[in-house]
Amino acid sequence: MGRPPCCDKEGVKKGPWTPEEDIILVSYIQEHGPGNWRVVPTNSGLLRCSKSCRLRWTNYLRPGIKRGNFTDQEEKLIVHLQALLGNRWAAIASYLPARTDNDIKNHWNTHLKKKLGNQENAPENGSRPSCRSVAKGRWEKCLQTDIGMAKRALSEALAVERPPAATSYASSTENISRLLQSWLKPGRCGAAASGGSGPSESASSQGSVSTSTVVGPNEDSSPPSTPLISYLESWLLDEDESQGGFLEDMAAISDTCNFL
DNA sequence: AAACTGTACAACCGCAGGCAT
DNA sequence: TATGCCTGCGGTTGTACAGTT
Repeated sequence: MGRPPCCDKEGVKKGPWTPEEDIILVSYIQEHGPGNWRVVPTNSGLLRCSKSCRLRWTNYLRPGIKRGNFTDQEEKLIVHLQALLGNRWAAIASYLPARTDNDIKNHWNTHLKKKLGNQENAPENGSRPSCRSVAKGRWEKCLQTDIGMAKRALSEALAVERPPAATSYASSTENISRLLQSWLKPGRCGAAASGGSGPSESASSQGSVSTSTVVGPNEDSSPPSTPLISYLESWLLDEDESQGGFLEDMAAISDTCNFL
């Protein structure tokens, strides 16, 4: 038997999501919870593929998402983690629970990469600089373990704090409500009517809805405590951010991880 | 005021890994 | 063990909007 159609081209809508579709999706997930995305389009009546539904939920509608206005601290953390982990946006996002990997990736590509490009002439090819690859295997193991710990801690924390679906996803309803308010604002109705790009937080709508707006239960959630995070926290508090200290930083992580 | 250019971000695509059978 | 399906991830693209000429 062949794989059932998922993202086949027939009968599947593409492009920007409409408020109506968002509402349908959120309503469905409020009732059934996220997961089993394969049946979501069928059961909800959305003319979208399962991947599109999952993406929309995880990157946009999911409660607890903080969007726009990256703080200096967040940017520093992203830059540092990117240097450590490379373009593993999901891993990086695990250290910023309120941010999605897509958001971080976009922010990196549009802001941070340029910033770094201006600040330093170090090679930037999306992977670790050669000087850091000496002990790559070690760091890989250490960091991957740490990421695993972070993910577990995060999921446990969320599991503990997550009330029954109705309460949990109410914040998602708030998301939709705010989105709709934004769409209904003068000057944005056209975009909403045409599908537009949704409540895009481009410069025109900065500060309107989701800019730096945390909607959900994770408003003040902090990253799970792991050796790497402890290190990163201390690093962020450290005023000396010179690149020359990178090897010392590496040694610090290594010590923290008890790897050597 | 209009045209052009650059920026930001949502969404899509394809691949890989994990899991169930 | 092999196969098929589902989910997650990273790269890339399309488009709306802002700024500039």
